Amino acid sequence: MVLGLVANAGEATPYQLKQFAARSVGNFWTIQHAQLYTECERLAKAGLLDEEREEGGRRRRTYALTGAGREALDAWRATPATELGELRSPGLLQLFFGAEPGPLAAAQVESHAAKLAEYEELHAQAKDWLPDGQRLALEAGIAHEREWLKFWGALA
Amino acid sequence: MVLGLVANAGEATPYQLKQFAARSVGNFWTIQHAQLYTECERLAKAGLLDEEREEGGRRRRTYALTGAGREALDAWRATPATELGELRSPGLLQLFFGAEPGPLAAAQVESHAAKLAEYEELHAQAKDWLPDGQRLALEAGIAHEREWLKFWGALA
DNA sequence: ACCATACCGTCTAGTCTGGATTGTCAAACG
DNA sequence: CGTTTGACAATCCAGACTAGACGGTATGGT
Repeated sequence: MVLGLVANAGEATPYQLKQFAARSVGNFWTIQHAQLYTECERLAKAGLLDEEREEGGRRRRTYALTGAGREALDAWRATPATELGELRSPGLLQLFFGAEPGPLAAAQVESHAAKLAEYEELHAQAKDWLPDGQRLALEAGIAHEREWLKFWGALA
Repeated sequence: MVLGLVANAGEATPYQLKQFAARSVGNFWTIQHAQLYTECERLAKAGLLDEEREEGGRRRRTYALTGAGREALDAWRATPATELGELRSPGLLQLFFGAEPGPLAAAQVESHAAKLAEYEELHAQAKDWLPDGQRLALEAGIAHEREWLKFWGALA
């Protein structure tokens, strides 16, 4: 994930990666922001990222892919994942354990509707210039929010 | 989640909880098996579970809800979750970062089809005697596997 | 000059993860 | 009958991760 983020940015500080990730890939693959700092360090130590550090002030570290980093990323991309995603849904958990469906569904509908609106707005703005993969991932997100909305809507 | 599991079982050892969880609620809320042992202990210490330990042999610990445990569970059930689920999907991650859609989609279709078949078989067998919440959660799982299949299918 | 606010990185305690390890038991086998 | 085997069950450990607090740094406005 981190290699992908850096590749996508060209070069970036962990903080910038965090900002970008939070709005995009974070919707289906999250890590803690603190993790980005240690992970970049680790990848730099492993020779996959190149690290440049400011001397004064905030002493930001800026990272870019090395040749080895690009190779590792390409290798990863070329090995299609067979694993299914993991879902972690508090709402479904409550439903499973016998919560009253009505109020739960109402709460979930609201949340999912908000998320869907967010995705749709982003899609409307960005669909023409987003790289294919990113656009497709966003469209997957939209389709799934719609599906959740349908599911919870039927229960409300 | 653990309170729910214990309530559902009436009384059970962590090992039994693990077995049940792996086949059911584990599909949308997972924890490590080792975690069940520590969590049950913690809940017992907090007065929410009652612990009974075998003297000889495997020294199994059997847990059951206490009054306070049932109250805590009821309170949790009565507070509808507004949080959205979190998804963690390696396939989408690769797609996002520019992997070739074709082969990736093919791999994902296969995995999702298998999962869907598993869910559908379970549904066919159990739909008549499963508690409502559990059946609904299973139906949500089925709907979502179908949706994923549609998504990746269109890309393959 | 000063303040408010946003930016950015680091730290810590506690929790969780993955997997190995140790031990228990019942049934099958010679 | 003693032994072996494989499933059952609990525990342990090092390392990774989490949540969020904290402490500095920059910037624009007064």
